[in-house]
Amino acid sequence: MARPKGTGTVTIRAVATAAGVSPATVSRVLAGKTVRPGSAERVRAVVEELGYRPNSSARDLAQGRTRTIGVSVPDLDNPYFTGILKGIGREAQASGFQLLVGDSGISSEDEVWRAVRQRCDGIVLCSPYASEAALAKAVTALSPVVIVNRCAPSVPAPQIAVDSHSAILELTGRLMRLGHRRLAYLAGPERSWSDRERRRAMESTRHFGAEVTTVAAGTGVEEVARAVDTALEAGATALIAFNDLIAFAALSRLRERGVRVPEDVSVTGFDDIPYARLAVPPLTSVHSPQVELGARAWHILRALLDGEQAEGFQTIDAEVRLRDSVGAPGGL
Amino acid sequence: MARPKGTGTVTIRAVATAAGVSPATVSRVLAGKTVRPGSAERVRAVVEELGYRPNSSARDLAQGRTRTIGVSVPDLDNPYFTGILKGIGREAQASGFQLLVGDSGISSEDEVWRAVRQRCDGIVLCSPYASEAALAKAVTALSPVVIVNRCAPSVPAPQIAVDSHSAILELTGRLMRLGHRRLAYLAGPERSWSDRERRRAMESTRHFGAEVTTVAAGTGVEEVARAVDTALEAGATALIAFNDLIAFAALSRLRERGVRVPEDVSVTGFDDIPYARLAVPPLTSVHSPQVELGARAWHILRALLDGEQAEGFQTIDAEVRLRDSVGAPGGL
DNA sequence: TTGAAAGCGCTAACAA
DNA sequence: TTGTTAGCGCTTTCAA
Repeated sequence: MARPKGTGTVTIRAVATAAGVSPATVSRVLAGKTVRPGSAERVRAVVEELGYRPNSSARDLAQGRTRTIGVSVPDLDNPYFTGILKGIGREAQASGFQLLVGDSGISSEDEVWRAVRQRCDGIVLCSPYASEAALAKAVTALSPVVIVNRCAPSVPAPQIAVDSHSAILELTGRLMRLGHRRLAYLAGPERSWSDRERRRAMESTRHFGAEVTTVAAGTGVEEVARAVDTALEAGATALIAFNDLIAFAALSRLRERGVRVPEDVSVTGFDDIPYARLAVPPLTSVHSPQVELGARAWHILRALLDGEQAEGFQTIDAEVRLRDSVGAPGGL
Repeated sequence: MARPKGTGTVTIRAVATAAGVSPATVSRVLAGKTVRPGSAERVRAVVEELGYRPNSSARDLAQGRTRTIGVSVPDLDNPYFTGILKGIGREAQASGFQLLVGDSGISSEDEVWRAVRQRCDGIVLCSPYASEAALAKAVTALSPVVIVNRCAPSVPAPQIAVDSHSAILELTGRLMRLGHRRLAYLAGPERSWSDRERRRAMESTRHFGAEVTTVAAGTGVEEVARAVDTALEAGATALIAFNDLIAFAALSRLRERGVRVPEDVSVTGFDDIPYARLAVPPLTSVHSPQVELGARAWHILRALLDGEQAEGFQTIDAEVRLRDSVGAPGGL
């Protein structure tokens, strides 16, 4: 005798009685299994009439699964993560799964993971800031789990991320073919895996004769302004920003200082948000397929749920979108 | 004998046995009720040791509630809606509730509503495009429900929305005090309640001597360009865009045509997305408190869940953020 | 303070 | 094809 028992709750039993069949038959009708056509009709009519709404907790309990998957993101209001969410949601909904989301920017990440995982069959972790150790520790208790947007070799779970390393190399390669030698990287949040990847790629350009200055620019417009100033002092002719937001702030600072883009300095972003092409000048950026990333993550998780093995690290290609914020140095 | 019964499932019964107490006692420990300190410790130790994870379906079934709320949005990748999501999530998580989200842009809206509602205690509907009739029809079956971002008087559910009407009046009032008389409204999706509100507000400015041209601009960059052209032909000196994205596209078109902002034409947006202040020139916009809106929606829903009455329509104020994209007509 | 026991609403094996 | 029945794992009353 557990629950306050809303007197009005219409159960499968009530439907059965009203339709003159057993609960099992109602369950079969609802599950689309074959029953005598007559009963099926009657059951459906009664369901409609009584406004019967199946209780998912009961169903989940009986079936031992929830048909729900969880996603944990660091910030529900960041377009980067919601793109991923969109992709996961699209595929999951299409397969009849529901989406439970947790914003790990609000409570402790570990708690969010546990809470979310509790009510679903598996979870996608989008966790660029967590330490690899923390991730490794948590993952077994959360399994099945897919990790998105970072590569953490010591973590026993399939992982998928955008290949920002290659994208940066492509971008800087183009800049250097245009004649740029002094590059500055306007870095993002330093705890982020993506930032580390991009930073590493920037370092590699030294092998091809580039001089690279890396300046922190991850904490807001003011820091970006300072970073731009530092980069200019170092003689940089091309600013490679961690993401589009930083690039926008950089454009804004350059304008303030009367530095022309791209004649004096070239600027690039990353993510290719919708506003990138509307910037002044239109911003060269790397189109990062978040939605696709989310979709792929779902399919990996789905495979896991179906008992298939899945491991290792996959990448997904990003595409450089060249626009007017990039030109030859010295306006040549 | 329902389920495949994962042989390894650690149940509350297993914990009880291992700790030498009854399942009831374990349940009490987990619920934070008073038990003998000794047992409590032992139970907690065993929970840890066995890696016990409570089964929420079972708990939900026994308690007749899920501690989960649903949210349906038209597009998971639209910052406007994710802002609302963020607000709901923040408050819900703080109260120990989970967030189940449905993207109604993917499957049929009605199906998404039902599916989401099925696994939670109540739902927030963000549904600017649904007809009021469809909303009214669905709402009783979904109750408790809160409707966000529109006012639908015939729908028996509490509603909360941003007061865009007043915001537009404030905005146009300022423009007119600067000397503008010919205004053009670059309209958004015409099925959207917000757009209708803003359109209506624009109409009202006629009472104060404005001439208003309304042009559709809701379907992409090309349409915005055409809308801008139309507005200029009509002699408009101020373009009031439905949202920032349209405003950006308008700025871009004006630049193409060599029209100076704000000397020749003033431009305003709506929503005040982060990039608004980074635009060239910085975009005057209306700061629309989505997160706050979401938070308020949660509190209304929470009240409903607690059995309190809640009805009617509330609004939340938006704030005009004046920036350089607005000036006196003719550059005076 | 504790345990036994009775469900919560549903599904699925089994027998008819 | 159908109904009976036994759970799924948890909570909570009730009696001890």
